Amino acid sequence: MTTRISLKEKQQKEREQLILEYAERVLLEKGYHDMSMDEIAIGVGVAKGTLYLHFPKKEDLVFTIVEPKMQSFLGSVEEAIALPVSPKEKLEFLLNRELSGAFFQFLLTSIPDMTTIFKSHEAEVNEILPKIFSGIHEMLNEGKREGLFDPDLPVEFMSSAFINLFEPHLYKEMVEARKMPVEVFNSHVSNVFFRGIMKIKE
Amino acid sequence: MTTRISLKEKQQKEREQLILEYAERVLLEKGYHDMSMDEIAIGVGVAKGTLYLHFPKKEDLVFTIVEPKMQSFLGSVEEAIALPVSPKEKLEFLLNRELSGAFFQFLLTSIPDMTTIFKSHEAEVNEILPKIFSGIHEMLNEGKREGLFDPDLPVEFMSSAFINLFEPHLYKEMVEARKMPVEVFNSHVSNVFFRGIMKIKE
Amino acid sequence: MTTRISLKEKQQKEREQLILEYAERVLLEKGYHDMSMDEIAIGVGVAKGTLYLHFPKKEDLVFTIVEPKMQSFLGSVEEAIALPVSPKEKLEFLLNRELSGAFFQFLLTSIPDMTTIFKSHEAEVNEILPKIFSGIHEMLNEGKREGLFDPDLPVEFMSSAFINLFEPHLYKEMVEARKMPVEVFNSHVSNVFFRGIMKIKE
Amino acid sequence: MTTRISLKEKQQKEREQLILEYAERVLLEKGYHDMSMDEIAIGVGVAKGTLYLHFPKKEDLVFTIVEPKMQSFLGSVEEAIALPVSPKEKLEFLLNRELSGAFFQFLLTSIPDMTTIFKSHEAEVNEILPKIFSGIHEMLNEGKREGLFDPDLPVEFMSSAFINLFEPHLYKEMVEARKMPVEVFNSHVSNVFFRGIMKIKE
DNA sequence: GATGAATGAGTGTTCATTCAT
DNA sequence: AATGAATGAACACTCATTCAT
Repeated sequence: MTTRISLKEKQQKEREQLILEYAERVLLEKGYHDMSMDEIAIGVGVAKGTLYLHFPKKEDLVFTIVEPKMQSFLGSVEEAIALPVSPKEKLEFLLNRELSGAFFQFLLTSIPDMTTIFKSHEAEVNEILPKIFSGIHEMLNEGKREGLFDPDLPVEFMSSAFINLFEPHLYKEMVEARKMPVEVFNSHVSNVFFRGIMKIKE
Repeated sequence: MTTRISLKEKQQKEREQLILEYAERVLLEKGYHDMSMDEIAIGVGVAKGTLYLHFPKKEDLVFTIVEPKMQSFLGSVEEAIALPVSPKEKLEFLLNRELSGAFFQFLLTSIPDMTTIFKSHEAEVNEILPKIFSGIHEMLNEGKREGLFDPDLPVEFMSSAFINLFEPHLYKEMVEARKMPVEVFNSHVSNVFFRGIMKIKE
Repeated sequence: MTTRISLKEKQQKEREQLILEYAERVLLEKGYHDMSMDEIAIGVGVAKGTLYLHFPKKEDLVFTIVEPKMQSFLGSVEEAIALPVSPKEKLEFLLNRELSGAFFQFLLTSIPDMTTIFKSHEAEVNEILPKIFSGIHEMLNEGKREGLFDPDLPVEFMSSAFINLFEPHLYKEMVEARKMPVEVFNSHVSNVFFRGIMKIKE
Repeated sequence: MTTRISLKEKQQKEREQLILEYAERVLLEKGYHDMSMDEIAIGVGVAKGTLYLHFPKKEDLVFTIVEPKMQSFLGSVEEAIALPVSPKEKLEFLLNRELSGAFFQFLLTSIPDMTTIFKSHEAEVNEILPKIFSGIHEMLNEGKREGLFDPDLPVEFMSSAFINLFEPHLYKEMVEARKMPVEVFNSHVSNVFFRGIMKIKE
């Protein structure tokens, strides 16, 4: 009995996963507006109603895709902060950890849309995003205080540059298409960033 | 007669300009999908049909807004290349010239949408964008050859970082909201970029 | 064995009763269209499928609620007719008996909906309603013959007025909200009706 | 030019009228929920979008049908009050005037639905309906004061009986199907009502 | 028998596009 | 050329009904 139930539940979870995976792909390809619920339903091979069984609104489906990415990013930020290493190494850790899951950039570049889309999830979004930024700023300021980072460069410039490193197109091109090893990719990205914000030693 | 025609033509051009200006504003505010042709028509004060006299498709209207931005960016790239200065100065010139007209970034951040939108203008887009990138790569490679830029950093990383500097959110926040002087803004951006890709002097 | 079966049957009946009671409440509150099968299932605490075990269609569930009300009304009509009293007293008996169980009026006021809803139960409806009316007409005609009721007033006017007395809003307002005693309510209603159709004595 | 415009406008008005007429018929036949916008569009012979050109919401279409009936009824109430005749004659005037436009009853019997439907028109509804009732009550109370109407019968019973006289089924049956002259119909209805609420002369 | 996940036809509504005037 | 009423395909979403377990 328990088995049967957990089987059903497993199938349900799997189906939900299928929907989410397909929807994520379409979302990245076409963007929020051009992703239709019909398309997802057909693509996954379920009825439209089934989609709505799992996700009451299109918004909710998309938010379910996007929210864990934000959470995971925030988690990494917090892990990084807690690391007993230098601010630079913290940020490097964060870069290495999150660069491949580059979906996060999608979020940030799509923020104009996202705010409209996530009206109903405003609270959650406004809970997570500021934490991410203040976490990054914390590390950057720590680095400034320690004389590692350029004290004249506002942290906003630094964090903006940092966030913009999570650019999925470059990742796709270099790692996926041109088969550049991830470590090499990461070290290049890291170099671009740190040599930029490092205080120049005289 | 010629005069009357050219008068009419002038009026037409003016009207077209009015449409484009209004549409650009709405486009930036609301994004492609939430900008409706009705809204433009009402806002400009013409009939919806008139819009379609000038632009056969919504896509075309938007492309007409976006295309000159790309062209102008390409023009700046070519100007920069032709400048009798160092590659670094060429890129600085390009940054200063285009950073404020940050519309170009709109394109890039909206790429998820844009690719779907500009299916019918694929040819033109594929005409301009590669030229832009190869122009930038040309300057970067020149800098590499001259020993100015890190020879180990693929130009794609450099250009990606460069392009991502055209981030309108930061500009809005710092220059428009916090009243940072444009020159200061530009120098920060420039610093972030160049100290990053510059070869470290031993 | 018989016992167990009848136990099961009893449980089934009870469950059916539960469904009907809950559905009737919702039906009266929200009307046919805004009463959803989901809501009923959740409210009663059974699975949606179970509803369909008892009632193959939503229509059938509703008809099962409504039909006994019609039958009971018809029963009262027949009882009234059989009473060894004057036609007026027969109708008074009917009024007093059915006024409070004013559900019958629901039927009549919802006729716009009902006719569409009960397409599949047309036969049964057309079995009962005409009997009700002809019963009432019988009493009215009897009264006419006996010189009690206005001979010039077609019975259709009389029965229409009679039926329209079963108006649940007034009942709710006066008895439920303003705590008017039911007997007083009934006597007012009765007065309105009879003084209207009574032959004026010269 | 003026002619052409007024021609267009006339056509528009005519089309709107066509929509309203068709919709009213369907509304009466099927009720609010079973009247679909598709059906109306097809029935009238226009595209669905055209419906929405005239009426932004289904609610609005229905309200446009219903509102003038309420207004006209209210108008008649006010006219009746202003008449320099006895309260009885005022009410008779009202009956004669409005009985044929029996759509008003639809309103009242459908009030359960209507309140939900007309959320967005609540203000207007709550503007008109209470005025209608207080107008009728005014006449009834006047009659009571003058010793014409039963002082023991609450006006609510009287007005409820009055309103319920506007029963379209009886009208259809007698006047439309059985070709009873309207005047005869009206006088019967009037009799049913007044002999009922008249104070019995001792 | 009981379940509730799955279904899919149907709904109201939007909006880019067309075309008679 | 300019208009804006008309179009209809497309969309997100609902819900009575079914059926595998």
